[in-house]
Amino acid sequence: MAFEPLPKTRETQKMTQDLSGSADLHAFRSHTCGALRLEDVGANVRLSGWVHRVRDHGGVLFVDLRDHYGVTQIVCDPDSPAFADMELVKSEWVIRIDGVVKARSEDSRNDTLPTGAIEIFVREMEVLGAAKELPLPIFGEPDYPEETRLKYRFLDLRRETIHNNIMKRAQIISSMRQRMIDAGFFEFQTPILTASSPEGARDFLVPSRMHPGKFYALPQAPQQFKQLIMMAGFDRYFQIAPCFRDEDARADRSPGEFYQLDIEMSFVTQEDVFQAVEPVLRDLFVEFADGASVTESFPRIPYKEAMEKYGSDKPDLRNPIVMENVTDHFAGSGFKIFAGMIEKDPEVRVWAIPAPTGGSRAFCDRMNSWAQGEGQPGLGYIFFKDGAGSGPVAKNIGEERTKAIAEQLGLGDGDAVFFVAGVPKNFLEFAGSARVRVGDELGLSETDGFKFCWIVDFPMFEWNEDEKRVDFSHNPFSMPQGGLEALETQDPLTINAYQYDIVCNGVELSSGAIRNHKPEIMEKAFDIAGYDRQVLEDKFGGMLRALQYGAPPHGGIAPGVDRIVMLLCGEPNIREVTMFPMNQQAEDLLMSAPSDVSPSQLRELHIRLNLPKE
RNA sequence: GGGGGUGUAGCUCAGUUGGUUAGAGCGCUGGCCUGUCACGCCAGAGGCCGCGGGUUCGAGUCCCGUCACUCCCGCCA
Repeated sequence: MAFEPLPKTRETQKMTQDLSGSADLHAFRSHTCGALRLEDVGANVRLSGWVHRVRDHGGVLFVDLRDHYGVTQIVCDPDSPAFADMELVKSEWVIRIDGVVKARSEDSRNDTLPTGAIEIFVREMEVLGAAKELPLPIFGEPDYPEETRLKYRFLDLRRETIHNNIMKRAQIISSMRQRMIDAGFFEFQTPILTASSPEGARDFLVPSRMHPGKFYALPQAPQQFKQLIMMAGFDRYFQIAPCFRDEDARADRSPGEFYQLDIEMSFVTQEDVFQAVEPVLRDLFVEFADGASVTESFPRIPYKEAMEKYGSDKPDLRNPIVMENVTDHFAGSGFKIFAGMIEKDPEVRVWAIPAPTGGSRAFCDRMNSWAQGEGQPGLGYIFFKDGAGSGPVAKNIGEERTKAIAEQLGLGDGDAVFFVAGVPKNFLEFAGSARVRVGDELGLSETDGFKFCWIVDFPMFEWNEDEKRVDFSHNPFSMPQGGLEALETQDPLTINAYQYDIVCNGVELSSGAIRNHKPEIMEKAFDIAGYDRQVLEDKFGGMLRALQYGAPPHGGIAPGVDRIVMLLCGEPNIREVTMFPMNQQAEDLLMSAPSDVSPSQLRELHIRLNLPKE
């Protein structure tokens, strides 16, 4: 096994000194299990580690000894005083061995191991920690049920892939931190016990002993604190910040907690934030992408354009398909379904999803039945062969319009195009998934590399259909474009915010904004979203007060650390890059959290349980 | 809260149209083996077929319910 080699620390260097004569040897090891090479032949060494694998040939016995740094073969035969003891060791026992480094014969070298040119002939062995029969094997790391892996996480973490993932995570975080420091940012801690906030996700609550009936909340993000840090004049803040949200899990979302590279800067425009953050992320990805391509300069795509071209505010740009408006080609055409819709409602649009190389009836039919499976009436299409368009749509709109569509989209023989029609906000999501589907089915997407973009100009407000009112669509502390004047004169639903996301390969990596640092604009914004002054005072009093005593213009962003590590490790599941994750039911199977607490603990907190009936 | 998938040995999985004693590989235990590195060979132990109910002469297999895990929707400013 070869865990990613680490730069030698002072400690490991000391350990790799050749210490001849066992009287001088360190109690546990003179070298790590990844250290010894051909030039060490003849040295008396002491190694400690886990028994990775035993190969017992009766007369000769091999043990692969493993630690964090690597694997070294230990060999033993009846000439060794340790032979009887060595015959008893089992997988995952922790042992210490003393012995001499020997060169392996030419034909018995193992080139797959860095230590493969040598082996240790063991003279003495001590069992430091025996192991019971294993609930999951380390060697070979076969697939195991997640429940078992989480319950025995300490064993699971010995396995090569996840061990390397966790090491990569540590290196990524270290690099991130250094890059931020080098860019002139300062790392500050913010409270873990804070106040519940009415906006956003469900809070984790912590009862207060000293204030019966009152609760702290764990921060969903240090949002208000980082703004207060700016108001306190510290200018440039960052933190690898733990964030807590009591929401249900997904494959890419831990239940409960996750980390953000939280960033905030004073006296900045949106452009300044981009200039500060883009190089950090880009260079971080270049450093850890193992040679895969990384977007050099992140394109900026307005929210509205992203929705129109990709049907998503987190487009995967590895997929080259760009949707286009083809309404004019259908207005008044012979394809009565679409033509009729367009005539009835001026908001109706027809969008084309080009499908280069998809020009066969079989493929188009397959897409059509997929669409029906998604609850759609179907998916209109044209496919092109022999210099003309085929299929029912082409027949109905006629040769001229078919040709115009092909020209607009740059399609020719062997290609196809699909159509969705209706009021865009109703079909956007479906159109976006059809775009992804076409790209996947036709293998059009690049498979490696990291394609970044900024999504900018998010709307400040959105219509809450359930409650029939205007709501914040994103962060309520964002600065509306146009400032107070826009809030006072424009339809709220047309106002954009200085609000932006970074998207990579279809994953929303971070979200940020230029903040609203003017109390009167903030009051107006909350007023539009239906929060009166009193709510603002009650819930954001500290913040509001701070804004009234000289607040600098400021803004920031918060890239998600776990998702960055997932992308760089190529893992589809966040639990593969988290040391001690909870399961989907938000339980920690190793520590047994959440757990019951004693009646006296509850009494102290003035809490009486009122449990749901079975 | 809702939908999909899965559930057979410690693990990965096979198990025909409902039919005798539920199999394989890995792991484990014992034995043999002096150059392996996925060592090899021989033998053995190990099963409430997730759980409960039903249909049937007969259920791992069909039906209903339920539980667990997982993926998705809701949720995630």
